[in-house]
Amino acid sequence: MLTTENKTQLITLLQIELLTWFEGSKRDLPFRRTKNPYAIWISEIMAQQTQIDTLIPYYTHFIELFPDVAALALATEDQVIKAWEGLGYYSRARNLHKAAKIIMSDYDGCMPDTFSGLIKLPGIGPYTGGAIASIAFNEKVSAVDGNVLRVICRYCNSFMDIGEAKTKKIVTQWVEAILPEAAGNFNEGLMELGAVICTPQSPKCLVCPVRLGCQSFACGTTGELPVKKKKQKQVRKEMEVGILKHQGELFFVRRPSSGLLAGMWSFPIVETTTDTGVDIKRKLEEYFPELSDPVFIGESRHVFSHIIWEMKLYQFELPSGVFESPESYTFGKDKETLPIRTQFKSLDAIDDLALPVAFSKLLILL
DNA sequence: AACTCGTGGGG
DNA sequence: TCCCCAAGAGT
Repeated sequence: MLTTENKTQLITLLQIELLTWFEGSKRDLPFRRTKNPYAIWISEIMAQQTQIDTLIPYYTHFIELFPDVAALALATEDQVIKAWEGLGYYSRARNLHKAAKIIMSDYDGCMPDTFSGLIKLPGIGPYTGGAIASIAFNEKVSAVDGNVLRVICRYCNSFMDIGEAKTKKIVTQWVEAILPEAAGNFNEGLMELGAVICTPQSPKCLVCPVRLGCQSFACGTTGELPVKKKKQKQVRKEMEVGILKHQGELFFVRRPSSGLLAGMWSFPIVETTTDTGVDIKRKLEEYFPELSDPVFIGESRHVFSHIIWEMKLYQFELPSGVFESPESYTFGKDKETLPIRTQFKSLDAIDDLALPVAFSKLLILL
């Protein structure tokens, strides 16, 4: 059992060594070269469930396209989603756009500068609110992400399940209680340590700046931590994709405004119930009665966070003549409110369509 | 509390 | 090939 005095020493060691290490060893990242709250905001939204190396090119491009809140608010949702194309979790982009418009209309164009103000905006939760408030506005609040949960549980040799809300609450309070004045650097330091040293697998304890205070290092339990129950496997779904060609153009449809890949562009796609392209042909015939028979042209698998699509592609041709692109298109038992648009586009003109990777990677098969 | 919501990298 | 998982939020 640790004495109170020892606990105090471990906390002081963590504060001092972490801040020192972070100042001297932090990676040179584009969003660390600014204190602009807007830029910090964008980077923190992109960082949600996304590794830093992945987001950097998106961040740079996004800031060029939309350099401030006003520019973002003035953009169309399609433009914002397009800038997010390939990054995933697209509701982040829609919420970002919504929030920018709210800031213009309700906050006189000025971002809230407190944690409590920030988390009222769509897309900004406890972590992101804490990160922006502490990094951009120097507020003494914690920012507990997966890195911080792992680092703190290891440092304290805690076997609490980091997937449980209770654990996050306790860790948040613990960090909150030991936050130094440089709260932003401390929060960022904890995350940097988790990303670079205290990694989930093969942590580099021998070069860790806080190993002398780390209780799991002392107990030899670092490899067992953090405790986290494994998530269940993705559901496999057999899908049929319809590639409808007409005079050199392909038929694209916009996905519903909620759910998977919401608002993104797509090929017609249905879940298989029989075989050999029957389902997708039936679907397309709702809009194009005169349709050729399906020709199988390949297959592809796409893994989402919770679903796996096993896709079979079938190509169709329309008879010559003029076809109006249908005004609406439904994805099945949908109650989506907004009208779904459709479009015929040639492959060299789809640059303005936000196409998720699940579909863009099919293009090489065509 | 349990689900939904993408994608890419690494072991 | 399969598993894990990543600077989470919304419902």
